[in-house]
Amino acid sequence: MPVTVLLVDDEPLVRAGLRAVLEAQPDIEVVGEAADGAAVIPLVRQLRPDVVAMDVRMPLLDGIEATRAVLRTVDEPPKILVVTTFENDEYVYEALRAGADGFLLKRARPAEIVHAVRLVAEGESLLFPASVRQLAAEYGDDGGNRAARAVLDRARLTEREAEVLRLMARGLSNAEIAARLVVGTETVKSHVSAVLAKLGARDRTQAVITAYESGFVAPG
Amino acid sequence: MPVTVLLVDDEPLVRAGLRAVLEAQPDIEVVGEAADGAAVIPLVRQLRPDVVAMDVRMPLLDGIEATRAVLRTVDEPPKILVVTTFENDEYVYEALRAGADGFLLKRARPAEIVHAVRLVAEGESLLFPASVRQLAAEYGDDGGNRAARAVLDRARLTEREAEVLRLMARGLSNAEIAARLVVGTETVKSHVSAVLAKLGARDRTQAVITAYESGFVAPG
DNA sequence: GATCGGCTCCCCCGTGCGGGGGAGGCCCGT
DNA sequence: ACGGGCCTCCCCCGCACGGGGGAGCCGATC
Repeated sequence: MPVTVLLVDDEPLVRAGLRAVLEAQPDIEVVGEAADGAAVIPLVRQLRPDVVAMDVRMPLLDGIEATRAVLRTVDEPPKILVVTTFENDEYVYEALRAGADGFLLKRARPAEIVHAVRLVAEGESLLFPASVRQLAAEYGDDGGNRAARAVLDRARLTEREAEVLRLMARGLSNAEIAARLVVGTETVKSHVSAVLAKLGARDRTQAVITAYESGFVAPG
Repeated sequence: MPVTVLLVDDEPLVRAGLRAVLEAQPDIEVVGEAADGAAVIPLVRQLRPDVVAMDVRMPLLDGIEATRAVLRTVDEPPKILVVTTFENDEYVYEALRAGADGFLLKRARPAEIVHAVRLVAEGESLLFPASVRQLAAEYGDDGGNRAARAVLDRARLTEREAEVLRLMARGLSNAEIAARLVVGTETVKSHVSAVLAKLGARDRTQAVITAYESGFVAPG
């Protein structure tokens, strides 16, 4: 059965764009739209979507409050994917603290948007810490590390994965990590892949960046 | 003509080991040995080696003082490669501040030792920041970041290389960096290789680690 | 007993990465 | 006028990396 998505954004253009991108996927179905946060709760109750793609800046009730409201009042709440143009990092951070499962940039490529929806639908946390920082820089926004911390707080790495990430952050290769942990390199690759997925990192470098940005490893 | 090396270490065993490793290379020649720092200056004057492999902990005159003395009193001084078992990070840091061109762990593999000698002989700075951290951790030594800072201070990156490193530290791939700087990917690869060589990093992840450890990029 | 998450290991596969060279153009200092 | 540093781009090449599957084992949980 397909992943059902509710779109919440005050701009019709954005909703149309998201709908076009998501409906192009056979396994994703957009089941409804809302133009402001206040309309979200009844729609969630009615449609019971798997994922809510939620804008942060909206009239009446913003994405953060709407996220809190949904999580507080709905049984088996949907996954919340915060959508942002990212003029304001603060909002994203707050939304994550409010319980959102991931965030997504409007500027992201279609494939990334689709990927993000699938990921949160599967119960994985969050996306794009390093690339958020990168895009934030383009906008002159200095943000990132607080979001990165939120990412890691919510990433729910297993003990082994955390251990692997720590070694990655010391510059060790997969083979070296394998030797250190006395396991096979294939095992390490599995853990590394899990870490990359959970952190939304494209490669080990981005994962290590997130580790530093979040304070997961101490710079000093 | 071969690279000439003067070995300075109070332990004959270490000298013998270094000699064996280095003389196995056709392009490297060990031209002399000294057992303490005090003997270094006259030997340098007499032998005019390209590189001095200098232990830090020695009787009479330690490696730091010996390094200062050589650089202060000899015209066209040799490159100084500080050799350490690294129980003490402080010494290495001081030696680098004193003007040493690189540091090297006794536990390093022969190939790394040879590589280090060749590098400093060619005028490149320094080696193994990330792996130093790694080995330091094995010894329960928490050191690393001060040495990393010294590495970067002395790495003398060109403007372009520094720019590339900053982008690497934001998680960008070579292709993305190329797009950002409006140059070819081959150009970026050249810069990245130069950065890796100067920082003594094996891969971009280690380079980014060094960037964070040294404060070259701000964690926050 | 069955189910689930975590850890382990395996396959195939594409490609980005990094090493090793070289080369031309540019500016700058001698 | 020449060399040297820097930036630019090119070649070949091997390999580690990362994606996408699958599978067995164990302990906890239901």
